[in-house]
Amino acid sequence: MSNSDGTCSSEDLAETAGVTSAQVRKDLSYLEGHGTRGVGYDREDLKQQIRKALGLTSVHPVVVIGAGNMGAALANYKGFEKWGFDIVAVLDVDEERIGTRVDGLMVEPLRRLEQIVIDQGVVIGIIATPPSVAQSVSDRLTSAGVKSILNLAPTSLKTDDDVSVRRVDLSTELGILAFHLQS
Amino acid sequence: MSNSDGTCSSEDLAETAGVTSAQVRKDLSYLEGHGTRGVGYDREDLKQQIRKALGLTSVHPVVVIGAGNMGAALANYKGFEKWGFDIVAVLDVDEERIGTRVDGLMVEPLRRLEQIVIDQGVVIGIIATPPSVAQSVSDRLTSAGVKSILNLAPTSLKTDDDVSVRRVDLSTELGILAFHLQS
DNA sequence: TAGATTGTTAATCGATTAACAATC
DNA sequence: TAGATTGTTAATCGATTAACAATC
Repeated sequence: MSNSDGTCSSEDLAETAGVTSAQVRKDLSYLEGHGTRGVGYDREDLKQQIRKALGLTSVHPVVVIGAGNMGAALANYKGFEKWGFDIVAVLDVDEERIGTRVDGLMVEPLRRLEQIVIDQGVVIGIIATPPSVAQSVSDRLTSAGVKSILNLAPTSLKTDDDVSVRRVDLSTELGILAFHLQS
Repeated sequence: MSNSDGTCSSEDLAETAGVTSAQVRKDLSYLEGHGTRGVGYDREDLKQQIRKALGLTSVHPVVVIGAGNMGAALANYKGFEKWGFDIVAVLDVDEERIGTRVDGLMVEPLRRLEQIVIDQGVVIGIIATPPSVAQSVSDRLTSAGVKSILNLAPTSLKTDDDVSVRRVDLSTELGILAFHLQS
């Protein structure tokens, strides 16, 4: 998997990621730092280079809209911090949920969205609401200046061209698996 | 979006999905049924054709491993049924969770995995566990005959070549958004 | 018929891979 | 030096798009 001297080869990395070594070398060649021919890549150095290339050297405040199971799963997920994403608020419209805590954060009313985005300098919004309100939440996020949205609601969003939207649709993923089942 | 006579054009569909109309026509040309030149696609017919092509005309039993927030979010998600996925069981190792209910399903002990897969004819497994146990769960699923896995744990799985794995990694999604933030 | 829209081709574009000179 | 492994090229592969004849 990797050598005891803290280096690893493109072949090691390829094995771990399940891609080809040529792919790994090509991708890593875009980084500023480089590997060493005959030796490989220094793991710590590589980690830093990748962070830098992805813009993960500073902390990005994130807001989660929707405090249902999915919103709670997100708030509880520890993997984000490691990459410099800081969930600063979880919002919901449901009076039952407002005021409860998810992972130490108090659920706040959706009406505070704009204020929180501005006050906390939020740059990424995660939509974990029912599909019916996803578009309006998206509109409010972008109006408040958020330019990156992760959409977990099973609906496609209309946004300005300068807004980046990533959609994760679990039904689609299952659909693809179902397709594979046949062949 | 669509015409009152129940038809819609590739242009309509492209608009909704956020892709080009050429793409839509190309993709739909693989279906058995066809659109009608000068008219468009019959929406109901199209729906059926797509279901058929994806193998969604029968019900696929699905098992969810992990009854944390993510597992609960999945079990509660109503979007699956519509596409013919039936979550038949939610499994966990945590004694605290076993016996509790998520969306009407009793959480069962992980040790029953193989039995449930066989008894219920499970064809898809969804892994919503901590990453540390994802590989072992994957191994047990495949040993029991499951050939399709949706992996929500932030780790990459090693499986035989005849197993289809889809991975959904929210950290990666955020990473991509962070990259867009820079440019 | 005239207008609309498909199905499909050929061209384009981009991503992946194999291969190997460079070099540690 | 000999062996290992990168960085990069050129070839390959596949996916997307523009364009238009077919045809409703």
